[in-house]
Amino acid sequence: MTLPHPNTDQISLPIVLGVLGDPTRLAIVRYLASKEGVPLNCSQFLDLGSKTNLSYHLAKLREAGVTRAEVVGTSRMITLRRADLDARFPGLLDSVIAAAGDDPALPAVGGHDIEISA
Amino acid sequence: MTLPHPNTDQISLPIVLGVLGDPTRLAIVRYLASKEGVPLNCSQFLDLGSKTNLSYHLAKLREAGVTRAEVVGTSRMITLRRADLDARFPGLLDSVIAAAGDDPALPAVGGHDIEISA
DNA sequence: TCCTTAGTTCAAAAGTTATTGAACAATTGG
DNA sequence: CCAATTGTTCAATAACTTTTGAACTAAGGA
Repeated sequence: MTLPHPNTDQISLPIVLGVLGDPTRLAIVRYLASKEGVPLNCSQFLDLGSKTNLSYHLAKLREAGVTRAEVVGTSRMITLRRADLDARFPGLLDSVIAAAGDDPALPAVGGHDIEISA
Repeated sequence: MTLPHPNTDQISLPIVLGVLGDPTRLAIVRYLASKEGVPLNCSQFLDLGSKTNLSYHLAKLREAGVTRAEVVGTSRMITLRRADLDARFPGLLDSVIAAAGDDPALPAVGGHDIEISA
């Protein structure tokens, strides 16, 4: 089962901006950017809200084309659609992430580093 | 009489993104950017909505710190706060304007060039 | 002074978005 | 199979945003 995502050319500027204009979602994007390459599932973000509420915000990000969610077993692996966003809106994601990077007003995702037992 | 504007350091990233996540306001910003240096009053934007509705959207842009409105007689001269936005969120405004620049889905401000009678 | 122009304010209505809990589905491990 | 884990969906509610028209203010010109 795969989840619906817009194609790159269907990504809309006002929708992306609107979706990013929410502190919870901006915090999610900032955290995803800080962990690029690392596969993250939804429960990494539970600091930011309830399970139900995160499902809602993550769906918004996915439907806007900001993130991609891959179903892996019972988890969804979430990644930033950096290449697609860079292609569609050059420089936008970088400037948003840079601006969000040092914003103390945004909620933070606490360190939920998974211990890989040796 | 002067209208309230946030200081540069009071401009908030999520608020700016949220405010720009509206097609009417994005169209206003795009038009302001295309006419930088030219003083524009509210009635330049009447293509985008009613007088009352524009008053609302322009107030949102001003309160977010995206635009500046100067009272000149019975008009308000509206400008983009480009330097302030660039200082606070480097590259953000440029990438938004570039992305909006060729977006046919955004409403357009028709040519309301004022005839300067000779 | 009176009229016009430019824009704001207010209150109501309509629409949208965010948040919640309970119930549900799908996968995995015992 | 049973239970736990992961996340979704649904319906309700709360909270906010957008849009509208009518009434208003303030400045400028005749």
